[in-house]
Amino acid sequence: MTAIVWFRQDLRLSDNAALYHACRAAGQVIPLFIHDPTPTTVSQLGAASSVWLHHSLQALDTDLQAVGNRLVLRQGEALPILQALIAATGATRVYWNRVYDPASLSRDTQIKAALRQVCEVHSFNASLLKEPWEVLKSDGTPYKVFTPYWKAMLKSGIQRLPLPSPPHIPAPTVPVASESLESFGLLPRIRWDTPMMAHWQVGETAALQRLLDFLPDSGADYKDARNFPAQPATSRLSPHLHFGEISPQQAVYHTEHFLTQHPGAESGLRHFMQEIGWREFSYYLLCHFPQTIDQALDVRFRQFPWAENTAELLERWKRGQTGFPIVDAGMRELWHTGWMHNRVRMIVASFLTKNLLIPWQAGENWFRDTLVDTDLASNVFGWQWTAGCGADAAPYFRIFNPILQSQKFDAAGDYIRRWVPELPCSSPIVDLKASRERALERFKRIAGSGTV
DNA sequence: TAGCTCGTTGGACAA
DNA sequence: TTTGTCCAACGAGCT
Repeated sequence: MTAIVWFRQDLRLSDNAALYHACRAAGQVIPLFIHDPTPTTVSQLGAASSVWLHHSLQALDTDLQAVGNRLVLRQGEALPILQALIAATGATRVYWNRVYDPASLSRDTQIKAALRQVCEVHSFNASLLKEPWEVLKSDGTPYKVFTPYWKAMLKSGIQRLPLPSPPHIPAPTVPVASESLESFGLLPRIRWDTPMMAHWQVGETAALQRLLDFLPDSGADYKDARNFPAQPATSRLSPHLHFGEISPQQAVYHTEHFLTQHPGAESGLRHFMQEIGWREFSYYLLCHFPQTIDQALDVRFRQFPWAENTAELLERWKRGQTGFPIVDAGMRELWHTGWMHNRVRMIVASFLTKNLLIPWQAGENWFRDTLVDTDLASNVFGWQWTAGCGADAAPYFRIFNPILQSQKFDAAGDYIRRWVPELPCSSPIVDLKASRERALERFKRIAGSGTV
C-alpha cells in the first residue's frame, strides 16, 4: 500500500503525526511538497520567508535521504496535483497535518471532500498544543483574554510525549518525478539573502539544537533578560516554529524535561512556555474570529481616522530613517536579519500606528514581507494588540515613548550602535509630544461609538 | 445573581 | 530622583 504524505508547515520528521501514521500504515511512502504560487491576499509568502522555505525544503530532503527517501516537489494548485499523483502512483491514502489559517482550512476541507471520492484521507494536528475549539469558556464561547485562556490550557494539560522520528521511510518502488527546488523561484534574483541567512541555521536539526542551547544558556534569566534587545536572551525559535521544523509540543516537552534537572529555571521557563502560549492564542483567535486577518476585531477601529498622505513617512519607517534611534535600529535589524527583537517590534509598531497614525495593516504587510518568521496569526494578532484594536488590546493611552524605551531597555546603547552606527542619526520625522496628543485625541473620538 | 478584582509588555504628571 | 495616581471600560472569572 502506498501513502502520500503532504508536507506543508510541518517540515520535520520527528513528532510529525501525519508522517508517523503513514509509515505505520503503508509499505511505501511518497513525501510531497506543493508550492502554490497563486497570489492570494492572505497566504502570500513574503520574500524573506520564501528564502527560509527554500532552505528548509532542502534540509527536509537531506533528512529524508538519510532514512531512505526523497522529497517530491510539485508546483501549482494542490488538488489537481494530488489527484494526478494518486492516479499515477496508485496511492490509496493521503496524510497531512492541518494548517490553521482560515484560507488553508477551507481549502483543505474542499480537497479532503474531493479526494475522499478516490482514496482515504487522514489529517492531524501537529502545530498546536490543542485544537482551537477544544478550549472554551463555560458558556461555550471563546476566550478573548490571554490569562484565563492560558490558565484553562494549563489546567487541561498541554504536555504529551512527542512522536518519534521514523527510523526508515520506505520509498516507492517506482521513483516519482520531482520538480527542482530552484524552479520554485524562492530565492531572489539579486542575492540579498546571503548576508541575512548568515544569521540562521535552517532545518529540523538546527531547530532542536537552538532549543537545547537556549534552555541552559538563557532559560533561568529569560523572564527579565528577554526585554533587552542587545542580549541574546530570546529563543529565536519563531521561524523554526512557523515552518514546523520543531513543534510546540517538542518545545514544551524539552522545557519540562530540562526543568526536572534545573528547577532554578522554573520562573524563567514558565514565561518561555507562556510565549508558546501567546503563539497558540493568536491561532486560537484567528480560528474563532477569521475576519480579523485584515479587519480590526474592535469594530470601532474600522472607521478610525488615520492620518493622510503618509507615503513618505511610511517609507522612512521601513528604511529605518525616522530619526528615533531605537526605531531605526529595529527596522534595520529586520532588514538585515529577517528578524526583530520582540520588545523592539512593539516599539516600532506603536510608533507607526500611534505617532505616525498609519494603519496597522501597512506595518503588518511590511513585517509579512521582511520577517523570516512571518506567521499570519501571530503577525496580525501582534499588530492589533499594539494598535489597541484587537483582543486583550493595549489601552489606547498606552503609547510607547521610543526615547524612554531605549533608556530603560538599551541604556548602554549597545543595540542601537549595532544597527545605527552613524549616530546621531537624521532629525526626527515627528514631534513625540504633539503626535502623542494627536493620537490620544483621535482615540477619544472613536471611544464609546459601540464595541464588538 | 450581584459585586468585585484583574488584565504581558506604558507614560505623564504631581507630590 | 523616586513614587503614586491616573489615563477607559469591559469581559473573565471568582466569591
